[in-house]
Amino acid sequence: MGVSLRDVAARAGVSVKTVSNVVNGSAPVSPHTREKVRRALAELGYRPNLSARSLRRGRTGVVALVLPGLDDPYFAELARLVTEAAAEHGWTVLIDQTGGRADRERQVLRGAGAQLADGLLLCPVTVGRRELADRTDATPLVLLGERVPGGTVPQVAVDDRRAAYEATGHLLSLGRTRVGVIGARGPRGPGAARRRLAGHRQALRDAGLPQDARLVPPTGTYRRAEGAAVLRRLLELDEPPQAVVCFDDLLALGALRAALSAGLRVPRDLALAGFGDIEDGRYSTPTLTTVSPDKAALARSAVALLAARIDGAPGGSGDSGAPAVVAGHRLLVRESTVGVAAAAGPDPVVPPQSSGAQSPGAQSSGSSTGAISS
Amino acid sequence: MGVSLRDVAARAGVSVKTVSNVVNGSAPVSPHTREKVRRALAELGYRPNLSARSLRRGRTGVVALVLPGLDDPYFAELARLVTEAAAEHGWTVLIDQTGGRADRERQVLRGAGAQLADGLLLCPVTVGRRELADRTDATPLVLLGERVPGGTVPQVAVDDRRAAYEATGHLLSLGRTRVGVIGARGPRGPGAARRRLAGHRQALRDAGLPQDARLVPPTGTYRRAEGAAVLRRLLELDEPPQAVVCFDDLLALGALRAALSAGLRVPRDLALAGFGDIEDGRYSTPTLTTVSPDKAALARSAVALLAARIDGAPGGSGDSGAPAVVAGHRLLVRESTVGVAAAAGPDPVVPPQSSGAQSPGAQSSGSSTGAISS
DNA sequence: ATGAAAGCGCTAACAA
DNA sequence: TTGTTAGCGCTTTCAT
Repeated sequence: MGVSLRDVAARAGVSVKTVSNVVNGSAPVSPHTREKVRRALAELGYRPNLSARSLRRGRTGVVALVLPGLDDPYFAELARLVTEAAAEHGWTVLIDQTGGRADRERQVLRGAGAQLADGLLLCPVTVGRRELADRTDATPLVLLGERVPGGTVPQVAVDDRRAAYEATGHLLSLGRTRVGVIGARGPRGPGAARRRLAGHRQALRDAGLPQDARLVPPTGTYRRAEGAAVLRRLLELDEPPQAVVCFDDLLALGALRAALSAGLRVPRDLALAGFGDIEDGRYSTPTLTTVSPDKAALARSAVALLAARIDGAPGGSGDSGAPAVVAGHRLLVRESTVGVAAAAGPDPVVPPQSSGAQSPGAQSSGSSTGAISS
Repeated sequence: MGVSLRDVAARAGVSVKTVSNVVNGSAPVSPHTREKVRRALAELGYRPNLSARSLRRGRTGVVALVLPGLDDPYFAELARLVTEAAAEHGWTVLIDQTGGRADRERQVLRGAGAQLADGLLLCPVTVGRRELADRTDATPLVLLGERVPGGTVPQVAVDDRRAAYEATGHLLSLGRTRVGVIGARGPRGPGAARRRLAGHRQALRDAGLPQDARLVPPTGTYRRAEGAAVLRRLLELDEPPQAVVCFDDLLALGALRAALSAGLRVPRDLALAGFGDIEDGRYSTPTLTTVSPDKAALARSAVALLAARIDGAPGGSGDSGAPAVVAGHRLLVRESTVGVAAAAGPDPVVPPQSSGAQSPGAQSSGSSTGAISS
């Protein structure tokens, strides 16, 4: 094996404990001794054995981030932000890709496999209230991007209902009365799609418009191909929609491609809005109007909640159940709904932040730091 | 803590060793005893403590994949494929994002931080021959996507030079004589960009065309914004290029957006080709002509090489140095170079595989399983 | 086929 | 301030 504390201790002529103290700063060491130890450490190229340390401390310093897949840029970005936030707590993040499969998600909840993580951050696609209640594994868990009522599990998410309400409201404000939906009943949390749909319907009701089930076709996975396929189906209706709100940017980008291929002009013939604010949508032609969740806040809050749980602290608001953080979001109005003139500043390729601020139609809601409620 | 082998042994009325044998199948156990142990295991909900196991075995079962960032869809996809390939070896993959920073990459080579991984898969952006030679850490290492001559480190990559030769050759075959390059001197391995540039130049030479340094502006990071910025610079030339080959799909997609924003028609006024075959390029408008590396082969080969290294096997071809695998690639000809008619089949949104096969101009080279040479 | 005991490298408790 | 010792949970000799 490698160099152990004993080897270093022997070399420096001190005890193992002293070397450990130097390495961890766990107890004061005299300058002279410390220098000796430092030298021995360097000469032998000592590196702590994580397994031994973890075994002793009862903690691995690793947290697992469980998500559908990194192929979705939304989750890739989230993964980066979570990793950064976790690093500030001294944690390493292990990414576990479920592919959106229910059995894999349940496996994770059961704590299947071995015990490598001190805590779990789960972006659920299939599991809901029941599975969470049945959970026996004691590993601290935080839900990311999903809300499960009952206050049993700490969770962080945006206000999906309100966000969808704003997105549909924006499309209605453009004078489009037939607004389709792509992504209903899809993944990204059993509840998220449902809440977005509720927000969409509320917007129609508030505008005094009728609901048309044909405009809300069921959608499977949140991938570009699916968005394209569902849009083509919508275009075959007797009265096709004048606008479509997609519950995910990938769906929207797939739909955009299908619309353009069908010879439609976007937004003139069809306005399109998405969810997620992935970078692709800032460079597509036309650029994509989208709901931009405060991903940094999502990541930070999720890690903070998990930290509280792991450290055994109450976790936020007393002991009245698990805390639920609502991260902020903004509607970024871009070319796919208002055309090129309104969305672009001097530079046609607009950075993410300035786009929403410059656009007259931009609405924002929620706070970027996240509001806590339990 | 949790349930240990001792607890299970006590419950089942057997020794610790016997339980261990049942869990690992490391020695034959009588059917009767096994059943008893099985029951105790289930009743107590035993889960092996990875730290203890690792400490004892001297292996963690974790390999680290070090890459610039998951924000790049190319690396996100590679990460997924590597994770899948590693799972077949019973390994868990830890993803380490360097942000393309040199210090972070060097840190990884030094084995800084603690020793959590049995092996390292590195997609280098900055480190080259020297840093690899100076390396003292004994953790097995495999380079992914980069070639470093000298045969000291096992490596897997595509034939970048040839791929670039084909890409430029394709543009030349369309009658474009002024071909720009975006991505020269950029990251993604100090050598990869250089080799691609060499291939590009070779294609020009073989066509009897002059080199023009102004058509090869220096490029920093491989991001969309950079591609857009560099393309705008190219358009300001007295004689702007009629075609541009980008050494990364993100650069190409940024360039595409900038070209369209500038009022150019693509490919009529400007033909564009990329590298990497990320999904975005299959749904952009126009779809993106690109070099498609056999990513699955890259991932599989890299993991296999690492496995060989970790298991102490020679690693491939005798003991004449470290093996170097060349993964295959194909040039996928799409709308951004040949227009809409030639690239599309009956369905305007073409799946990744059929696109290249259907297109008359598609060329392929290399094998998908990868050729080994040392 | 099963059991007893040693020890992987580290840290926490106690002693000096 | 520094040293000694025990033990985290597991696998692995060596016995039986």
